[in-house]
Amino acid sequence: MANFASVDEQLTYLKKGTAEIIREADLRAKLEKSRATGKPLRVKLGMDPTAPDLHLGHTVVLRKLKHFQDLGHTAIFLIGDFTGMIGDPTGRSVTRPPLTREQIEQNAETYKAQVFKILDPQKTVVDFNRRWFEKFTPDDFIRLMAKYTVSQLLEREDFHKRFREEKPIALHELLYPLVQGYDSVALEADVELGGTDQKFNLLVGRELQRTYGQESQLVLTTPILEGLDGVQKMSKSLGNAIGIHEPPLEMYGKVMSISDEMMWRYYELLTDLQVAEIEKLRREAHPMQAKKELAQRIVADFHSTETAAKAGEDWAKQFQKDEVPEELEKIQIRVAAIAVSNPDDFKKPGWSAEEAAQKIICLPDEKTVNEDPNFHVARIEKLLVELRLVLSASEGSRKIKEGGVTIKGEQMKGRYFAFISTPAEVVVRLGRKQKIASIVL
RNA sequence: GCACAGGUGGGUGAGUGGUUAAAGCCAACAGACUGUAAAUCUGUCCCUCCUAGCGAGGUACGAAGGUUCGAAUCCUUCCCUGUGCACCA
Repeated sequence: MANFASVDEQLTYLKKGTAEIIREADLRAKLEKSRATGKPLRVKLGMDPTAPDLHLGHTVVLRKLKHFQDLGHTAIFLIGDFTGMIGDPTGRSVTRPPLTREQIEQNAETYKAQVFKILDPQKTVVDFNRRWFEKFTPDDFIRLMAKYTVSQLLEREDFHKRFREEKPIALHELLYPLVQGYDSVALEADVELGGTDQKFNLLVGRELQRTYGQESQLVLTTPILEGLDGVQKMSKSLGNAIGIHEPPLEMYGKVMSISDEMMWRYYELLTDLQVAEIEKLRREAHPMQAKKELAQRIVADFHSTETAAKAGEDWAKQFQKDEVPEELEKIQIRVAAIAVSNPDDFKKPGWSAEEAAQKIICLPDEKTVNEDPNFHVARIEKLLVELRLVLSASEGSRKIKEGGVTIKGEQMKGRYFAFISTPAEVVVRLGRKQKIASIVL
């Protein structure tokens, strides 16, 4: 097959951005053998379709698979459509409810599309572990279970912890590592990749292969990428993730919001820059400039260089020049949804023009309440809710009091109503989020 | 099945009849400061309504009832979790 690069070159390439290789000597040996026989290594990466969307954290290990692929080895992307129904208990020390088959199938489809933003579709083998587990009989399962012991499984830290703390551990969770390990047997994997949180499971694969009379796979783990907060691992449910499907501007903005310290880790794990190049940037570039470059690179990976550049411009407009970016989400809102119940109250009332001005902000121009014949008095909290900038009117009210709401560039502090001639378009801003409300009758 | 220990707001975790919408901490969100950040400081952090106030209602401490002027706190039943017991008798 391919002409493999020298073993040393391959090793250097593969070692970049890894957390641990078990064991490195064996990897060398496998690479040598593969080079001698011309037979590529079978490199397995399994992912459970437990969430519909991938984020940058997932791409760290995907990139590693890509690296093997680049070197001419066989990349096997295994979708755990069977294991997904178990739900890997990793992480949170709480039992996770298994997914339904429909959800899994749906997720699996989107996965396939998404991973090819990193992997070369031509060279990637995609497989599903339902292929072999579907045929598993109860007997087969018992036999598989017989190969491992409870105490071996309890070595896994989260199991151990839960056991010690008298927290529940469901049997299916305990079985998870075995099932995942068996995948390696079924695929006769030479190497299995995974995040460091997968180490235990990957090692079970080694053990199982041995008992099934195969040569044990190598295990190569990649670090777990921290999310936007820089502390916890990137995860959609923690709300600190950058999804690879996100629009360019959002993605760009999120990258820009990470700490300077994190930026270098992102450079290491999410770009193909050499270590030396990264070091050079770190020494010589202004942190903000370096971060912009990082954002540019990351966005370009999932969109295009041009859209990434555009996102950069828009981002600068919004956050550096305080202008309105070109592509803002626009949401149409009916007046009825946000209008105050009885607008006449504001017309006749006991309010003097001055009082009204205190309470009412006039949009889109400076007419006063009583002059405009067809005005609408809207509640800003409701507007925020309709724009999905907040979850409830109460929260909206708070944000207004905090001075976090800006409409048409004017801070809404202390003013509670918007006066609007319809139709109207106003830019509403809450913190770093900005949207256009298109208000119609 | 029996016995014992538990089940509090996004997460931890106080609170054992009365200013308790429920301490403290963490996370989150907004403001100030900045380089967009980070760090720091300030504020907020159940819902609805308004005249926007140390405002008025409504929900809330596994579930449903009950006792009380008043319950997260006491009683009853049920659900859930963990631990122990279980066989030979």
